[in-house]
Amino acid sequence: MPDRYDPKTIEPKWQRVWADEHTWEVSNEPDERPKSYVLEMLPYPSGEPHIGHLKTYSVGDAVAHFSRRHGHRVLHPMGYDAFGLPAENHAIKTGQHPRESTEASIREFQNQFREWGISIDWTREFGTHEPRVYRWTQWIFLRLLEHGLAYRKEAAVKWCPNDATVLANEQVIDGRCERCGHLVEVRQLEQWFFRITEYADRLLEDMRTIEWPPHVVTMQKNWIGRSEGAEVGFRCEELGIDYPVFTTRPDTLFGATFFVMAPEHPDVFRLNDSPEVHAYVNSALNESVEERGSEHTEKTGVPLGRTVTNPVTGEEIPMYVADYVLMEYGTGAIMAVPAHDERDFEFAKTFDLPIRRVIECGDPPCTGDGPMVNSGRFDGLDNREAYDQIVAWLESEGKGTSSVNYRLRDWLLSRQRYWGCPIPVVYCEEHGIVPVPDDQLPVELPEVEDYAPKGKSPLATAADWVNTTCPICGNPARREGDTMDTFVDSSWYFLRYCDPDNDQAPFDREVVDYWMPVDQYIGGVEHAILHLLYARFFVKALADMGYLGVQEPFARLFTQGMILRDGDKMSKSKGNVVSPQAVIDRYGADAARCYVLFLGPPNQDADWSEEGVGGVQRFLSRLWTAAVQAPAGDAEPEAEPTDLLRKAHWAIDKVTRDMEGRFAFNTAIAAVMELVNEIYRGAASGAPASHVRFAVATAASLVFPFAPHLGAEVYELMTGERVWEQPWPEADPALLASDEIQLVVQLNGKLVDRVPAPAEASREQLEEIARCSGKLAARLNGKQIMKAVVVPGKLVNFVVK
RNA sequence: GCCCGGGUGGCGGAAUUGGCGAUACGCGAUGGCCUCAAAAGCCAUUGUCCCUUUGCGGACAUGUGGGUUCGAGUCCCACCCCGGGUACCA
Repeated sequence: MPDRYDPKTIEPKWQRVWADEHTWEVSNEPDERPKSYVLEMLPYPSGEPHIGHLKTYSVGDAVAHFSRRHGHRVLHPMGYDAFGLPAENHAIKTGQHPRESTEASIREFQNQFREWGISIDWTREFGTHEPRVYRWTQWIFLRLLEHGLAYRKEAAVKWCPNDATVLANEQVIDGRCERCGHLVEVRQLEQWFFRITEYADRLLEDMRTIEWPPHVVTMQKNWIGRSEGAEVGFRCEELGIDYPVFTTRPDTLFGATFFVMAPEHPDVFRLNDSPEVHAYVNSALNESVEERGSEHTEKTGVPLGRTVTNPVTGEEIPMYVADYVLMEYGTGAIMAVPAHDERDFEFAKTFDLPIRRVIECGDPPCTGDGPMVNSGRFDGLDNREAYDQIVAWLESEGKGTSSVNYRLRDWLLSRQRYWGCPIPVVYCEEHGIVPVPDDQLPVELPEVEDYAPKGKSPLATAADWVNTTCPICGNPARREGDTMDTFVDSSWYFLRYCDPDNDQAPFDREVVDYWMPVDQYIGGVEHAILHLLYARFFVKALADMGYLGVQEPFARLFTQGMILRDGDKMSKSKGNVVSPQAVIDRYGADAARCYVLFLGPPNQDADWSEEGVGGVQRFLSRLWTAAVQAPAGDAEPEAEPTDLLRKAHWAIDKVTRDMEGRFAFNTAIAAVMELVNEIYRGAASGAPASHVRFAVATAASLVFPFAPHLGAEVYELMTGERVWEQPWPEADPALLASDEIQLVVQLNGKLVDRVPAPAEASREQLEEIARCSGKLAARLNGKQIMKAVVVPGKLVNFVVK
């Protein structure tokens, strides 16, 4: 036995045992144990893992181990989100096939995850770029197409001129491309969409059934953005057309003094074909998203010289075209109520339009509640009551209906890119869009010469591949040249893990119904909206088609914080990246894993500092030394309880409570540190050998989920057993409570003394004991005690004048 | 602007339902032991201030100002600062 803690010998030793014995593999045959599916978010393999991965998998692995030792059958798989832009950009630069660079990264990830000692069932591993996997991504696409949930339409799309590709709304940050930072333009293109909006209400509703951090739920709710209101028709008599508008404030209808259309509205030129209108619309459409978004205060627009009729007042009100109205939301036209809407107010001031208040709620523009005014027969009513009555009246007159709108848009999945999953349809002159038959899947990616996008997908340049025949008529046809958004891959990968080798179907329903839902999902909060929303949509859609039986993929979610360096995100450009490999080489995987958890509450961001790792390594080393130096004997404690024995039971209780749902790994590790400190004190003060050995074994057992190699080593040394085969320890309640407490004596809420008292003493006894405190008497100075507040088991507080 | 988080020692953080000296645990710092010496290790001290009692002494401390309470880091009101999400969504 070496006399120094040496992770370099311990860690490979146990990794070999776990690999040779297939320790973490689970079959799909249920047994009497309850199942538990623990999953960390699919990593994107680029270069080598970074410190954030270390944190994610350290959290996930701790949960997986904790769960196993509570008798659960744990599915804990791993795979790779292998399609995507970075590999393709690398290919454009270097000519290296994205598959090669991606698979090289995957090998690096595999090696490191093994060196970290993460307990993964490697038999279920896959990359989303493998044809045996994306075959089923395509299959799912075809099912969505069959059910009308995938469709194609021409749409104004966000276009990044630098990446030469379409971006989803969510890939546009402040009007710039999320990946390259280039200003985004608008283009009209035929694109594939998933009809996620059809599920908006269920996505909203079912959040009640899952245990997610409240702020993530809020973010998704805001993203879906459900608003209730009414659709009201405004008639343009000159053209004889009813223009519907959506409003959340039908109670302000009497205050609508003008009407505004979005520049993209198809009827703008029909209403007014003048050069000024054309000029305005053109300039609005050519503005970048950023320019248009930035003009919050300065409202622009052009009058259309037409009027519509306000359906409640019968007034003719003027029509405008203005860029503050968005075509994508509601009907692309609004009724403007300047007295009760800030934007309309700004516009009215700029164009000198009448502002008529209809609710007494303060100075215009005000959006609060109050009694109605200037609203005919509704005057004097509370505006909330008027709301319902006005909607009812509109409905009875056929002038409007109550209506719901969402901020959520359909999911644009087309990407003009090479390194993605091909969309499995062909275009035939006679039959239009024709799905590729299931038995011809996968539509494999062709080899191409040049990966650079040129306004269309690089796939479109692979003539042999693009030119095919129609599956229906056999005539020449063209393949779809776009690939899918990589969020499609990550929307179902967790289902494939359940049944990864199935070559008849993406997964077997029975198997998926056994493992799903994921009991604990772990990942970065940056995926709070998109990935999590898309995956929820896929599961609901697949469930509706009968392919699986759950409505929600992730029953519980934990979002971990980032690891920062000097308060900044780590990034290559800042040159402040900490490589997990370097830390592990120096301190060992156990120390690195413990440290990222010990840094602070794992759901919060934490600042990295190298010094701290040494402290955690010292703790592990002290545990190892305590084991090596432990006196010979049995680990089953007998004889009278000692402080050391009590401390061991205290630590069991503390670690267990910290881990159960609280994810307070930092305080759990601190508790084991306290136990180790007590072992040193106990050994010095001559605690019995059995207590020392029990305490060391307990520390090893408790630290195992965080530092599995050392935990296994020390536990074996103390007991000859394998710690992962042992149930999680249970604290003996008799050793948690002591018969005597230190009773706190307070005077007007301030502590004056602490006196020993029996734990079971009654209120009266406690008060009496406290009264006898000498220090209390000294402080009382003969003052009168007015009242005594007794908190049993804790304190007595005397109140004096 | 709106919606979430969060402000506690020199630093990361703890205090789980208002109740046992707030500051566990770790880092850093200081002193000691070991050593020819160093490293490592071990042990101890470490919120700030005050003192003709250096003491099992006192006062003050959880962003700021008020409040509720016998008692507030924890609850309420107002404000300041930091981080995240979102933004002409009618």
